[in-house]
Amino acid sequence: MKHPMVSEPGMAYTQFLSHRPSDFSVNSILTQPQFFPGILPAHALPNGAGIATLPMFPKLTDPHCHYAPDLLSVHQPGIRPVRTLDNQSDEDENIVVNLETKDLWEEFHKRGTEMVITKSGRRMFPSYKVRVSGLDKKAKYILLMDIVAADDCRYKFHNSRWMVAGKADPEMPKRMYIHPDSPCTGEQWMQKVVSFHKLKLTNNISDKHGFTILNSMHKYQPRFHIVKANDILKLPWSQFRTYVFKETEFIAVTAYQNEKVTQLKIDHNPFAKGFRENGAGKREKTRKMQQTSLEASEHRTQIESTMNSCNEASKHTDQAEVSTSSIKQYSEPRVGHVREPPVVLSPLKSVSAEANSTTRIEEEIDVDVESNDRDDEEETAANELKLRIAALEEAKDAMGEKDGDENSSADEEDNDIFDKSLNNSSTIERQCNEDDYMQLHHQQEDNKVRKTNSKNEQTNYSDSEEDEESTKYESRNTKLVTSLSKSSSSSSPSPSSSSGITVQHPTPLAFQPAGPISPSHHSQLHHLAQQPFLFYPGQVMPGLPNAVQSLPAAMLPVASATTAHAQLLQSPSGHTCFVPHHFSLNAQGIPYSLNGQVFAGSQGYAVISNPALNNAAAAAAAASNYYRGAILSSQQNRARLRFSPYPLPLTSTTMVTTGTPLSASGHSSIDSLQSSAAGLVTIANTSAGASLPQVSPVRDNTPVTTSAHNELQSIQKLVSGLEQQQEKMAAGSLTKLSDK
DNA sequence: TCTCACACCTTTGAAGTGG
DNA sequence: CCACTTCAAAGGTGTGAGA
Repeated sequence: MKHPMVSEPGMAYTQFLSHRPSDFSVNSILTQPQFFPGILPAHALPNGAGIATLPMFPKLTDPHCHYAPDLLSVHQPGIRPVRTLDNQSDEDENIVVNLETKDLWEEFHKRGTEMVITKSGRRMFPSYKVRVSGLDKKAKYILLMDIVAADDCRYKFHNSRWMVAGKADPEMPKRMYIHPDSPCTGEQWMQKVVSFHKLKLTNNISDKHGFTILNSMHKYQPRFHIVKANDILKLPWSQFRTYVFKETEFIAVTAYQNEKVTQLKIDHNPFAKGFRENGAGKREKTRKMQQTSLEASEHRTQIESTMNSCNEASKHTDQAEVSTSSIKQYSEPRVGHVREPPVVLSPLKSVSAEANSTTRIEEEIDVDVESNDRDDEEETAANELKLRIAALEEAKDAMGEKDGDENSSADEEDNDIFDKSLNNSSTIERQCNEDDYMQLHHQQEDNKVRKTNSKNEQTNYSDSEEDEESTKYESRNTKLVTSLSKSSSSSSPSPSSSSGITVQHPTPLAFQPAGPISPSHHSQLHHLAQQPFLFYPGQVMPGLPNAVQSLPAAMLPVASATTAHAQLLQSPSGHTCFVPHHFSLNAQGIPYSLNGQVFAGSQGYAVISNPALNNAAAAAAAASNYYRGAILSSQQNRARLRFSPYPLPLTSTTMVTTGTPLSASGHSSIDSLQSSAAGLVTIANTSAGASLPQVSPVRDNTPVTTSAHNELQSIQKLVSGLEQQQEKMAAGSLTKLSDK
């Protein structure tokens, strides 16, 4: 299976090359040692810690740090996948990821999506949902998501727009959210929409729930990863195919800044229904008012043409056609929904109400709506509806226009008709003057948005757990959408546009990995994964049961459902982290971390914390930011195929050892991994500025030059607050270990 | 800019009911 | 037993006051 957009795999890369930084060099990337955090030897860890706190690393803003977006499966220490852009595997090409809630995301993105983060954690809305295809049906995959800084800036909301307000604050600890169903077969993944709606965001750096920690007023980019692995234990040695949807970019806030975003969320998030028009008592009214507006927009076309005719004086046209259309537009929705307020406000009413939002009109609408909510008035309502239809037909006959042109008299006729039907002529009657016309025009735009919203609501809650909600929403909005799609073809979107994302958007976000791996690669990975880990037993913090009991109750069921065992690890910063068994331990009870990130399960339990690796994430994010224009904007996002979601190429060749290259036979060397891990420890010691003895136990060939030392020291000076503290703690822990 | 209590809402699951 | 309904608790929202 090949997605149309990936039929030319080389295109995106070509585009990337055309946008790459002037000093970008493929060769330099390939030859530079790459730092892959995460696999640390146990002896490098503080007591009880899953991973050492490493110092800060150069950010991508560092001119020496370049990120090769299409060469991400670079030099994993000890694993050197043979991979070129010309050697892509068919399997990779087949994988297609579509953002399921694309329309909604785009709607938010237009306004500068804001995501509220709270201390207790907030879900993302819109939620992150993808549909994956092209997976190997029988193979098992782990699906993950993380959120990385989109740039290195802090933002402020000024003059109704987001502006850069300086340099970004130090990044929060990076955590990765593993989809609770992982690992799962490709077939199972492809059967459903993969939803990450349970992922929660927080600004609480001490969060122990495993929520994703973000900085307020910073821009972030969610990322989706697919890892072919049948065991989470193998994640560290597995390739990450990473997908980035630009429209999911957002700014984290503790309080909404942009009213439009707020309103959009209220309009779409079922949990915020209470804020739609003053709460429950008014919801029905709101809905009806919205319908009013929609119908007004339906009629707007007629009025528009009428206005045109006004200026041209009366011309004999085939008014019958127009009027018939008019009748249809007004009658159809109502005939089928007698319970709807029969008065449902003529467009004119809406016009006037919308013009200045006059209290008077709105009050009358309220009266109408509320009064017609009563069941005993249904019949009256229906009758009134018939009267209106008849009146419209009379109006049609009365209009002597043709070719769809209506004159002012026709307009006035309409006014009268609707006023008549509403019995509100004295208050609602309006001349269809130019002002009204302009207001109508504006309202038409609003209604288009509403239509989109309705559509999005249907789409957004169309999957799995939210199907019911979808149904409810759909039932509420079907009338609106249907009436719109049936009428005013000139102003309504194309039929496909109201049929949901998948129909409207074949979603050309087809992805393919940036490159292949060697055919033997996966087996190599598995081979590696089966090797004993590099950690020493006994590193897991004892006394886990008690700690587990102290976890929030909500976490336990999920934890138990997801993992047979759970343990807690003490993070270097003193955080107690809930560690699902299969995340933290191998058969020997050895803890490990995947690339220094914290992994979170269904409820977001933290696994391992490694705040020091924030910059790696930042680097990746920043990098993704700079090449985004080359790749993302091309609508041909390519999967980033690599081992680590946060590869951090360092130009300083002394930073890390790349370990022993993979042997020709494909067997990787444990020593090489150890070597790389040793390199990490070296970095930790070096850049922490502590004169710690090198902890690397395996190889002494890890070169740490003075220049690198100084570089890191200078970088470290930039690190502030908590990170410094964490580093000190880590350094202290490392010192202890070293002393041992 | 952030935190918190609050009202309002949806979701969830247990309990009850009837076939 | 199963399907369905009812109900209460839990949890997800934005708001607005106060820090």
